[in-house]
Amino acid sequence: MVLPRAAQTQRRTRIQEEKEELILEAALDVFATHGFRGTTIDQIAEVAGMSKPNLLYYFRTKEAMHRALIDRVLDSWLDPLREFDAEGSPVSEIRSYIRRKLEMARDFPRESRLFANEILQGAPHIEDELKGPLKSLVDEKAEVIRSWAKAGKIAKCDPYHLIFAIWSTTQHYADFDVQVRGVLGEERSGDGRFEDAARFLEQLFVSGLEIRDGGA
Amino acid sequence: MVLPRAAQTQRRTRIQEEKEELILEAALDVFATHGFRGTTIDQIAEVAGMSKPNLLYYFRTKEAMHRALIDRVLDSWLDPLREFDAEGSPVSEIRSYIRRKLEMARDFPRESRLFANEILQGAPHIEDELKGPLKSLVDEKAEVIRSWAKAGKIAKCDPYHLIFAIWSTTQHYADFDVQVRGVLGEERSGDGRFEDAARFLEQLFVSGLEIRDGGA
DNA sequence: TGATAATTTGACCGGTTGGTAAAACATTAC
DNA sequence: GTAATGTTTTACCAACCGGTCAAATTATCA
Repeated sequence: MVLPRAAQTQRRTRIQEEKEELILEAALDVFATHGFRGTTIDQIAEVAGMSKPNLLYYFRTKEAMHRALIDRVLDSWLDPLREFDAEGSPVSEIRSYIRRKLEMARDFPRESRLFANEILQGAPHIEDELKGPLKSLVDEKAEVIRSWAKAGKIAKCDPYHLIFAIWSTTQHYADFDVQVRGVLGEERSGDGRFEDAARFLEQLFVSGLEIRDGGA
Repeated sequence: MVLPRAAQTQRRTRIQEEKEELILEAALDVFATHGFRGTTIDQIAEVAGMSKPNLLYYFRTKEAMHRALIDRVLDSWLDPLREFDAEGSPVSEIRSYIRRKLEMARDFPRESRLFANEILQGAPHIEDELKGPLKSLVDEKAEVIRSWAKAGKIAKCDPYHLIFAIWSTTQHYADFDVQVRGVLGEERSGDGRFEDAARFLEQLFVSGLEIRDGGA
């Protein structure tokens, strides 16, 4: 892994800090909507308002930009799941997990789409992360959910598929935004749709996991 | 819109039928995993086992192949929703809708990913379809769901977000397949995961929509 | 201020891309 | 069989792609 020239300077400068930030911001824009292969360096350069060789002075390759983004985003993307607390009450934990994930879909849709693109295209750059850190975290939280079910606090259910369901329903509002807005129509496409979604999903998951008489 | 040379022949031949099918099959493969811009004609040609100019004899441009695929798939993709029957019992209608959507995710994952890619990238080729036919169909079915709620057959809920939830949870198993398998691990990544998902989702939606005493 | 280090640019390169033209080849109808 | 029709290939093109290089420019600091 050869370093870009900017990283070979004697000290890290203010300009490096700023430009790298600027580039990653632009790259996020483009990668999120076109995927890795559909993105060109020229496009990123244009969005960032700088020339291509200048961009390559800070990141040696397109891969390097993509990796920097993935690394930065992957971590923060899993934060809501990490906060999932075994000691809390199941209903409020699940409720606030949904809420946090929905907030991320609303506030960081590009980050969500960056991942969605990557996964859709077979996760060629993050397979290890999926099978390593991500799997471990999910395994851990699945165990928490299972213990809740065993203790009779929520209905018995497959904890993995519960997590998948929360992921997919919430991220849907970032990844499939165009479709959601198209179907809801102009009038209902304001920010209110996130409130409506939150209300619906909380109802669905909370009462969907409640224990009932005939409950299997 | 200029026609490809194959369409300019006097009659439609057997070879045309076969080759166009072959090409669309290959194109589905590639578009589904790389998106429109990430796909090259050469790639499609290689998968189809024919030369690029030969391919362009049947479809004049990359756009033409993509559009042919979208048109073909969009229709069949909405079939499960069309079958949604106002006269049926809500629980069994929702249950079988989930089941059908999951079967499609299992049996036609490429078709699902083709759409996912398209939507993710801003639906540049199907915006009209989203706001037209798709919206109309959803509006119609949302009205059905609303009437069920009004009649006290299911809990009150936002019918649009209910439909989004069913879409996202089921399509997740096609679109995010790599992630699902990564998280579940080798052992649990057999076809059984679709059975598990079906069981979980039916439980979630059915009891999530049941009317209860404290019901909202 | 001037020297040094850091940044930016323009010109360029080999490979790939979407697509074309025309000739060679295969199939079909008579 | 042969002529017309339909199909495939070879050779090609201009634009674009990821990336390099060296020179020009700008910022930093003694």
